[in-house]
Amino acid sequence: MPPPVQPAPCKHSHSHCANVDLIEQAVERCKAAGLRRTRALNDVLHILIEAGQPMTLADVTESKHLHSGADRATVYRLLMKLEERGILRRLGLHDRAAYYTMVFPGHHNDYLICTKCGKIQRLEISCPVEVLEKQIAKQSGFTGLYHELEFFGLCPKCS
Amino acid sequence: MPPPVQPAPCKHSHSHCANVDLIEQAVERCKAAGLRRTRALNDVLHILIEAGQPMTLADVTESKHLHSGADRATVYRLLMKLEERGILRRLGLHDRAAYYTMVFPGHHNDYLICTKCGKIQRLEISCPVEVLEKQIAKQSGFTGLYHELEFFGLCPKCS
DNA sequence: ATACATGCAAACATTTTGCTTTGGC
DNA sequence: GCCAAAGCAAAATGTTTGCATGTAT
Repeated sequence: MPPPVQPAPCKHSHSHCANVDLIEQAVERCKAAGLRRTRALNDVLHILIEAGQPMTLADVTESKHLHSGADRATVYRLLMKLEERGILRRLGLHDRAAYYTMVFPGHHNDYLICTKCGKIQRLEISCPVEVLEKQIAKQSGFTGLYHELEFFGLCPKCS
Repeated sequence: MPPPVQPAPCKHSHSHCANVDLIEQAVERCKAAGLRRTRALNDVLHILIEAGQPMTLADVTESKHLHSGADRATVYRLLMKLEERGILRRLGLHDRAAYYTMVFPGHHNDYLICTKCGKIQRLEISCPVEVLEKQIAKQSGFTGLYHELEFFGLCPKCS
């Protein structure tokens, strides 16, 4: 029963969109990673960035901003490639479907999620886990460490 | 490719198992919640508690400790009921399958997960998020708040 | 005796792949 | 022109449900 993610304010993939800078940065990283500049890739980046929220494969595929009309399999493969290249990250947010969200160096997001209606809210907090993370990296020998922190509960409406 | 979760040391659902106290406590809570004391329920509790780790539906169903030989659907329904009653919790650990883990009042676990081989390791840390949680509960109006904290990266073998 | 629990089989939802065609470089 | 990307359709995986039967209380 999770509600559809809010559509992004962006309408035409042009400079009057919000987050132009972020989009440019992402496109740049894709190019550097050897991806071809296709319409579908462009759309997916736009959609995820403008949404500013984790989205499922279905969310992206059905977004009205997917002007290329790219196929589910195409979007899926794009998401995979972007994940492999560290441009986005897959999150396990309890829904049956996987969620994807953009990764920008130096940025980190935590979420507050209603276990009943599935609403996902980004938290504006300074996460106290960073320190811990370095410590764990050292002790465990894991590399490329990052973390996910989610709070679950019933939102006011569902309470 | 996540490896099968390690089987528990418990062999016969009796007092020489480790964690007898925890099992008793869980059984008690189930009874209080109005669940019938069936063989399948008993097995599921044992398996999850002795494993001391999150397990998938398949892990539980295929466990050699599922002496009752209960069906996938049965185990599934048990897990649902236990979740609804707060006796266990479903975790989103990035695998396609959902993970389930026992909940004991006053206990909290964080995990370290290899994004390549899927190995799940419980962390023995004092989680710095508790304070934050109370703060968020107050600000957001959410009730029944709890959190999940996971660290992801490549384990030494996969690095 | 009654209501809840189980088993089996089938329906679903979502992800993932194979193969041919298209299009970026 | 060559190889990556896209499109279409089907397979794979994991979850969930319907219904007849068994069993705890």
